[in-house]
Amino acid sequence: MRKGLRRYQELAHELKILIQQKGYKVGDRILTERQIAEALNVGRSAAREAILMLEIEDLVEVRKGSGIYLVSDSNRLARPIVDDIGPFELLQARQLLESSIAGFAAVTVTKNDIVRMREALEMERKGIEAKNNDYSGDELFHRLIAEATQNSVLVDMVSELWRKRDQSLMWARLHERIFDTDYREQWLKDHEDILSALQLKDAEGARQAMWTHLENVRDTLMELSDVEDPHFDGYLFSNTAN
Amino acid sequence: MRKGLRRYQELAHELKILIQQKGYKVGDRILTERQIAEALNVGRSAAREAILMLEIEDLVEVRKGSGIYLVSDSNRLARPIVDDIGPFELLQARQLLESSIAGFAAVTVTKNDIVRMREALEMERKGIEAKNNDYSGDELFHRLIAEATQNSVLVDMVSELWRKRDQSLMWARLHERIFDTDYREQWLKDHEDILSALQLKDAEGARQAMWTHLENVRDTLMELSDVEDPHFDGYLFSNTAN
DNA sequence: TAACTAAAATTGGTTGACAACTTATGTCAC
DNA sequence: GTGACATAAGTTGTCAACCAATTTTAGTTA
Repeated sequence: MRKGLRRYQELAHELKILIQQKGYKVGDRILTERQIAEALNVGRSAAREAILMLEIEDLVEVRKGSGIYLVSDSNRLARPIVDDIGPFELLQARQLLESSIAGFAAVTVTKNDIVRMREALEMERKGIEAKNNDYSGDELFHRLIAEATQNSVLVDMVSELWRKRDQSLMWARLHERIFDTDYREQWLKDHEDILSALQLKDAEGARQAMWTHLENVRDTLMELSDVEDPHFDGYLFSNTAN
Repeated sequence: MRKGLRRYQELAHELKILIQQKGYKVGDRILTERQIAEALNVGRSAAREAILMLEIEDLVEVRKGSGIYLVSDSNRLARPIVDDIGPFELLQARQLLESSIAGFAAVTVTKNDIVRMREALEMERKGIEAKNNDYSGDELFHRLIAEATQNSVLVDMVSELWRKRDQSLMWARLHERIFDTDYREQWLKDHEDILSALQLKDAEGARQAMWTHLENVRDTLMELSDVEDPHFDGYLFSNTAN
């Protein structure tokens, strides 16, 4: 499943190191496309892809006919490429963000939102009954809550969190152990509680319900986790005040 | 300053539409690199850049020797490319997220964090006195609060919010009107209040202080905003319960 | 000194060729 | 038939050479 890094990612990383070694300042023009290709010992097309990657990350700016310029400060440069995020770290972030979002959404939610959320839960129920590993109903529900805020930034942030989840190595390993549908039944019930609070436009209740839900998810994963695993990050998830 | 879309972005957009027209399902193998190049009437290298873009967005997966496969559902496909985010929408998201983070950080903050935050505020003060448009101290302070949570996901989210801010067209326009250093003095004072609460490990106080701070920023920007501007999104920022 | 022109530098893009890998097809032994 | 293996076909990955488009620099001229 998990394959090696694609070439342009490796090259992009090498390029970051190269830039850092040269000690450029923000705004400086860095090496030319051709020079980069030569320095990395690859062809121009491969170098271009790496540069494109850095441009998308907003590290450099490519100006046609002029050159490539350093945009962002270099402290962002040499971070590891695959900083795999522990599931509990991710859950902690979700708990903080999504409970706030749920509280806010209770104020802004519309009738149409409620209808769509109910459909999402229906989809989730079918997924549980089918006993397959389809979590699209789950994801959709959480996403719809963010959409109910009418704030695209919040929607993006929630989407990004789910994307990080899907990319997480440890999450994948953890998921393999979730055979028991009882857990998913519990989570579905949590979701229904959240929906109820939203329907009542009860901000504090929705916030509380989302918090509790993610607390339950944490507990489940904690049970399933291998504490001996050196990458285990459950300890991070200390019980913070609610 | 703001330049036209780079070619690969336009092509990526065209490609998204093309994929959508073909009506692929998730997991399907889509057109080959060469076919895409032909369909978009460009060379293979240009097509590759567009494909690379979609791959980075996690819309497709490129498997060497096999083909290009649709990964994400197509509802994410045809979103507008440059959805410029209004400053108030952004501020709303920041208020929700960063006040929660501040509350959490009050529990986890260390002495070293406090020291670094104080340095950031010192930097901010110098920036104000110099009357230049350097907001790096401001940004650093907010970032350090996120770092104090020891949660890399939260740090990433805050960084992403500032990146969005820097890219925002409307924010840039708005910023041109901030001549008055009184505003920035006020914000610095807000920051000091936040720092005090963090130092006392007062979670609710820190949350409250951060909320108030971003409320003040909102008020300032509201004053400076042109309500006649068709893109004005201040109305989004209704006074939600604190 | 100023304005215009030409040249050089640089990114943007195309194409053909081949390598590397994956998938499909066919063949042969049993 | 069936499985194992070999072969071929299909596809992405990469390079190199070439030219176009644009910007920057240098030079020249009035």
